[in-house]
Formats: sequence, structure tokens, C-alpha cells
Amino acid sequence: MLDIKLIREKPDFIRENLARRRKPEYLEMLDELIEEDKKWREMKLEIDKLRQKRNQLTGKIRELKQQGREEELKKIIAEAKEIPDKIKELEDEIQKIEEHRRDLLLHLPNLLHESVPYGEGEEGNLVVKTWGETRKFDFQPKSHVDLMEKLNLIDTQRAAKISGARFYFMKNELVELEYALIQHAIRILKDRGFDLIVTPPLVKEYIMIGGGFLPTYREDVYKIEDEDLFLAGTSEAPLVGMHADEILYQDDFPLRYAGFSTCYRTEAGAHGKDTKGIFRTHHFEKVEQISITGPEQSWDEHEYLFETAEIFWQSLEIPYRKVNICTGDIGIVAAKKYDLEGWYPSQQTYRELVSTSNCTDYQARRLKIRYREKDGMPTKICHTLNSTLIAIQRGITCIVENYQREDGSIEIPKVLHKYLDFKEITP
RNA sequence: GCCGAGGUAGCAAAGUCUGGCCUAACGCGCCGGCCUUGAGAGCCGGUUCCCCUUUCGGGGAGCGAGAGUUCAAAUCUCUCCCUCGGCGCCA
Repeated sequence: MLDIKLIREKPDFIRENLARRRKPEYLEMLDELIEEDKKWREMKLEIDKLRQKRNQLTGKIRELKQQGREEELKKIIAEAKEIPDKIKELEDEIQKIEEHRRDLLLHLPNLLHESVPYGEGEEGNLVVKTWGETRKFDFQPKSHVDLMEKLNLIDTQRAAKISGARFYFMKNELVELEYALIQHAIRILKDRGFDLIVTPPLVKEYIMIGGGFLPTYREDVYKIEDEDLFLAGTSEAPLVGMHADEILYQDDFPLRYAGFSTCYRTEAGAHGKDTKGIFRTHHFEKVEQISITGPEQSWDEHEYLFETAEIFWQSLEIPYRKVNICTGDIGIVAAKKYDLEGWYPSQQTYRELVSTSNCTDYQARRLKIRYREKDGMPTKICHTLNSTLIAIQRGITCIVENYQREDGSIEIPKVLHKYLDFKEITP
């Protein structure tokens, strides 16, 4: 959510930033918002004046009552009786305006950092770094789907029978590989100063709104029927929501959390895309990084989170590239976003493994996560950041492809050997 | 799920029965100022949010959330949420 005060003071600054997203509807929303806010303030003043008068009369009534001046008392009470209805009427009206204003604010995206490349769609994203050498195969590399099916590591057919498309059974060595990856991920994050946290997978609506998942991405999340609960698509939701309505201390910054949870996504907008295997599914386990900090440190922290992801993927020796996501592809919450894309030999291309976002104060303002330098000093809005470390199922697809052998067996990355009693997966 | 006790500002804590100088006391912590060579003590002001005002300042809201009664609600009524204790059930 944008700062309404900044919108009042520097509407042109906001307008220019929103324009970079190449969506004219945002500019229309901004104009509407400014108009509504003006109305709101005028009405607020009117209501406050009425309340002031009511409070003054209430004071007089108290005095007159103590003095026992019945005549005057009756007159003033009669006068006072008229005010509540007027207030009520105006309150009903201002509430509508307020809701509309809030709705516009909830839909307007975050301000973009100046270093975000101007562009549209994936084509506009900017590769800023490439790491590792893509392996040269002297045979035709198989896809992760083929590899896993042949090795009896997944069963998507029967999963479809019980749950539908985009569900899966994970089997045998793959199960152990998952736990090895989780352990490895957690160990790295612990060493990098993160508190380890397993989160509730269900969260309330206001937390989903606060995180920016609602209302804009409503179709991407599962809702529990008859309950005020949604299945979180990422532990970012509960972890950022954890400090909602709190006032933190600057001395504690940065707060760093390593979240582990199952993530649930409808994948509503992805019909026909990546339908096979466990690359894109309705549920997956994810180890996530979250930071809460102040505006002075959040850009350094953004690099720190990405660096942490790099350390992890380098330890697995997966070739990847770092991509700066462009203005047209970044989504409403992040002010800047890097993706880490891993190499898929069967597709001869890089695919997203990690997304690292600085959400600046966008989520924190919605969730009222504030901080002080010290007790007694004024409160400020925090900055929140998030980054994947590894989404297990997606990550496994990349590992499997890069570590395949000609006979269809799979080597286990060296760094995981200490967690497993096998070094390869064979038929 | 049942019974009981609670939820008041950064922390702590009174007020609730009996509605009205509650402008939410007293305290701790912290910030600013005065004083001091410096620190401490002491004194003064401040320490949630919103609106008006260039400034000075003025006003409004807020006592877990929401609704209601009333000229007036932290205080009375209703619904809901959460915490703690006891009982029950349970992986």
C-alpha cells in the first residue's frame, strides 16, 4: 500500500513511477484515489466539527446537571439530541468513501526502484550475471519428467485419480532427497543468521490482504469454505503477518526468518503450462527467507538474501543466471525483484528457481509493522523482504536434469551425501 | 467442546460494580529541554492514529473486534476473536 500522504504531497512523482508499469489503468486509479481522498478529508472535517459540538454540549449538560438547573438542561439536551443522527448520516457516507479509497489503495502497486529495467513481459527482464558452466552432454539429456517416471520416483497418474491434475505422489529416493535438501537449506540459513520457523499453513484474510496476495491475486489462492482462512501459497504470508500490528525495535534489525512450509497454489493462470511432472504443482514444500528491517538497510538486505540463495545453489553446482525483473513483469508488491534461474539441459534454457523481492514498506504499511529507533521516538514503517531458498519440487527437477547419466540414473550432489545413505539413484 | 478468569498506551498498572472534570491516574523505560565542567539527581514538556494549520496551535478518534442503548460508554447490553486456568476429547 502506498503512503496516502505521499500521494497528496507528490502526486506527479507517484504518477511517473506508476507509468513505468505500462498499465494506464493504474493512472486512472490514482486520479480517482486523489479525488476520493479529497472528498474524504472534507467530510472528515465536517464530522469532526459536529463531534466537537456534541462534546461541548455534553460538557455543559454535566455542569447544568450538577447545578440542578433543570430548565436549561432540558433545552440543551433537546439540542444535543439532534446531533447524533446527523453524525450517523455523515458517517455512513464517509464510510463508503473510505472503503472505496481503501480498495483503490489496495489495488495500486508498489513504487518501483529506479534500477528496475523498463520493459514488458519476460523479454524485458535483464540478465545481470551468469554462474557456472552448463554441462556438455555426449548424449541427448532427458527431461526431469522422463527421468523421474523411469526411476519410479513420482506417480502423477494415480495422483490425478485421487486429487486431479498438478498433484503428485513423490516416492522412494526422492522422498529422502527432499529431506536432505531441507536439512541442507536449513543449515545454510541457520549459519547465515536466520531463525528457523515452521509456519501455520492457513492464514486469515487480513493477513493475506496485508501481504498483498489479496485482493489482486485472489484467483491464485485456495479458500477454506465457511472459514476466514486461506491456504498460504508461501510461508511469506504467515511470516510477514507474524509481526502485524507490532512496533519493533531498530536494534533488532534485521529480523531474519527461515520459513519452512507446504505451499498451496491454484495455478489458475497457468493452463497448459508445465503440466507434466512436479515442476509446477498445486502443492510443494518450500524453504523461504524473510527479512524485516528499516529503509536504510533494506537494499543491502535484498542483496544479502539473493547472495544466500546463490550460496545454496552454488553448493549444489547448478548453473544459473541472475535476472533483474522488468517493470512490466514484476507484480504489484515488490519494488525490485531478482530471479535466480537454473539451467535445464533438456530445454536448453534457464527456468525460475528463486525469486528475491524487496517489498519496501508496501506490505508493512498494510500490516502495520512499525519500528522505533528507541522507546519514546516516533514510529516508522518497516521494510519487508522475501526470497526463495528452494522450492523443493521445482528444485529437484533442476537437480535431476543436471545430474543425469546416459543410462537414466541420477547422481546425488556431493554436498548432500552426508544426509543420505546412497550417492546415486538407479533403476 | 464445557466451566471459570482475563484482554486498558513501548512495558507495567488503576479505573469497569455505581456511565459524566477520564483531557485514561500513578509508575518504569525512552526522547527533547532547563540546570551542570561532565554525568547523575531534580524540574518542565513529550512518548498510538487521523484531520485542519506555512508556523504557533486547534480538533477528532482510540481501552481485544464489531454492533447497540444514551445528550454522553473503558464503564451498560449483544455477537465474535484471542489468552490463561480447570475438565473432557485426541495425533
